[in-house]
Amino acid sequence: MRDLNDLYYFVQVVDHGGFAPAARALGVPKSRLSRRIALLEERLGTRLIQRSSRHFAVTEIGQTYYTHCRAMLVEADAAEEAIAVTHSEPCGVVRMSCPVALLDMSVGGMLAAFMVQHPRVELHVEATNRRVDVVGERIDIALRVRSPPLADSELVLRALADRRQCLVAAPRLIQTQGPVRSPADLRRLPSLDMGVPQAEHLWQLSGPDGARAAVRHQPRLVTRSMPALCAAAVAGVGVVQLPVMMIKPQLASSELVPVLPDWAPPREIVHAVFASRRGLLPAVRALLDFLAGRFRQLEED
Amino acid sequence: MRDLNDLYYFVQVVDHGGFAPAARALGVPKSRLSRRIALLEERLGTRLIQRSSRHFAVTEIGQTYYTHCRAMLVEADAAEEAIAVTHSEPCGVVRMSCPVALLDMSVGGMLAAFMVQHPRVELHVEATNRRVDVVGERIDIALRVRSPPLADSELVLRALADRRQCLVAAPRLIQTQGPVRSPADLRRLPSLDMGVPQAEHLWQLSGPDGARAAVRHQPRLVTRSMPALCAAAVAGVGVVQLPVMMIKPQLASSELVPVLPDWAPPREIVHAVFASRRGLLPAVRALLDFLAGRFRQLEED
DNA sequence: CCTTATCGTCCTATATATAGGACGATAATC
DNA sequence: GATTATCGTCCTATATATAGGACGATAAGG
Repeated sequence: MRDLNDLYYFVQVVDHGGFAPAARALGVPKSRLSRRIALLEERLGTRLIQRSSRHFAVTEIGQTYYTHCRAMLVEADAAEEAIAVTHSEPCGVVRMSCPVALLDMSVGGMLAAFMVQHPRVELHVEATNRRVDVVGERIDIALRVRSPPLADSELVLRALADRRQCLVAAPRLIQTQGPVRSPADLRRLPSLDMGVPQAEHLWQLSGPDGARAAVRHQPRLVTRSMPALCAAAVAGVGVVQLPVMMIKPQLASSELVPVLPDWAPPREIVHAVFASRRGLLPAVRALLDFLAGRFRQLEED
Repeated sequence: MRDLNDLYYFVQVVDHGGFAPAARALGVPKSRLSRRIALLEERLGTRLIQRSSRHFAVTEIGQTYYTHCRAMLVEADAAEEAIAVTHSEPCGVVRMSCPVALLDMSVGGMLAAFMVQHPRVELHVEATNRRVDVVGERIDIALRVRSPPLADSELVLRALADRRQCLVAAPRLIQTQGPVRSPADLRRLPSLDMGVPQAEHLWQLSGPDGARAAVRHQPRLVTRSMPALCAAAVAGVGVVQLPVMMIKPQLASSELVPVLPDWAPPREIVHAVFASRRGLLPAVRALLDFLAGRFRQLEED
């Protein structure tokens, strides 16, 4: 099989007018150049360079061959240039997916801020709650929210946020229905749930000293829309389990209050999934770093 | 240093849609392709192909890189094609040099016959008696005539003819001047010489039992023109030393007769000189073979 | 004209690329 | 759902390319 590096050596030797000058310029031993060119000529069955001690001349056919080899190197350089450009500053298209609610509530704003910072990056964002196939669908980053333990995978994960959740309700609902002192008391209260209607709705709670409770409930409202759930809870329709970071304002203004603060639903981890750490485009890497920074900031507030 | 073969492997892997199919098509182990592409991506700092078990997708930047690499291979193929064409049939320009007399008397006709046989070959023939610099002047073939031993050289030699020479004169000159029985008797006769006027003209003769004789003479005619010398000898102007092959017709018709047949001038070897056996163009090789055949034929006649 | 410096080629101990196959992952097949 | 076939990656004994330097040739310099 031909060795394309020989064509490169040939061009260099011709350009420098000899093996010795070319070897010095390239920082390679002249014996390598001599050997590679001799093998090239043997493979081609043609003398490309007529040479002896102190004499050096490119043959006519060698000149023709040189012209094509030069053109080949121009293309090889262009290929590398195309790569080098993408390393200089984040640019190009990043394809990502994000759960709908996460996108609507916090990530949407983060992406807007990122794009202001990097004018040459384009984002293609799919709002979806399904588990996308990162490799098959050529997704650069998939944001996911899952409870631990996270499923093992060939893919690389980068945790962005560890989301606490809690049960909340409007103060007047608690006042009307009486105090809630244990998970069993929750059964007296109307409920709301995130997701799709199921045969059975459960709240899995962890209490003091490792205690566990599973509270079956029949939600009056089931939806994936977090704003709708939030509004219904504030209106006193029922108790709902929501991520703390999503309802900080309502907790701050006491529109919503914690119910059974000592019994907590499981945490959820927001994380980014991508195919490999190797060969990440600058735009993808920059976005990952940006999201990590913003989620960290969110947790500190 | 980059390895241009990696670009070739990359194109093959993309064209075949995977390492395994590409390996089968190329007849190389898939481990090599896997390794080479991984190293290429590491050097470029970019993922060109997104892949896992059973999934294979070229990244956007990989597609751009692929386009340039394809173009590079097109040029590399064109370079090889340019060489391959020259191997298919003898064609192109052959540059050669030939001593004037040799060209005029026999080689000129041979070259004409050769060009009839090979319509696509062009010959650039320099008629010269000087010792040309084969490498420096980019001469493909230099025909030379020299007495042995031939000077050692880096160049390659191919003997074409071993030329005998002899002293001849017109019969009536011998009859008028009396018989010539020894080299000393030659001093009584007028002489002719090939070459340029010199301070001293000598005939170096080898006789029976290894005897040697050096006969000093004062030629009435000195020229490089072999036809002129031949005509003057036939007219009885004097004795001349000429190559036997050049005056066969005149010997056959007894226009000229040998003088002192037992005492012979040195032989001369007609030979071709060229830079190297390696990488000879088909046209050059064909011409050498043709001349060798014609000179052999000349000697058999 | 003699000496020196540099050329291209060749040889061999050493460095590096490679082939072959094992391995885990996963789609295809039964 | 279990089994089989094939994917891409990784490891290591082996094959091959290479670096360093010797050598003969020859132009340059003294």
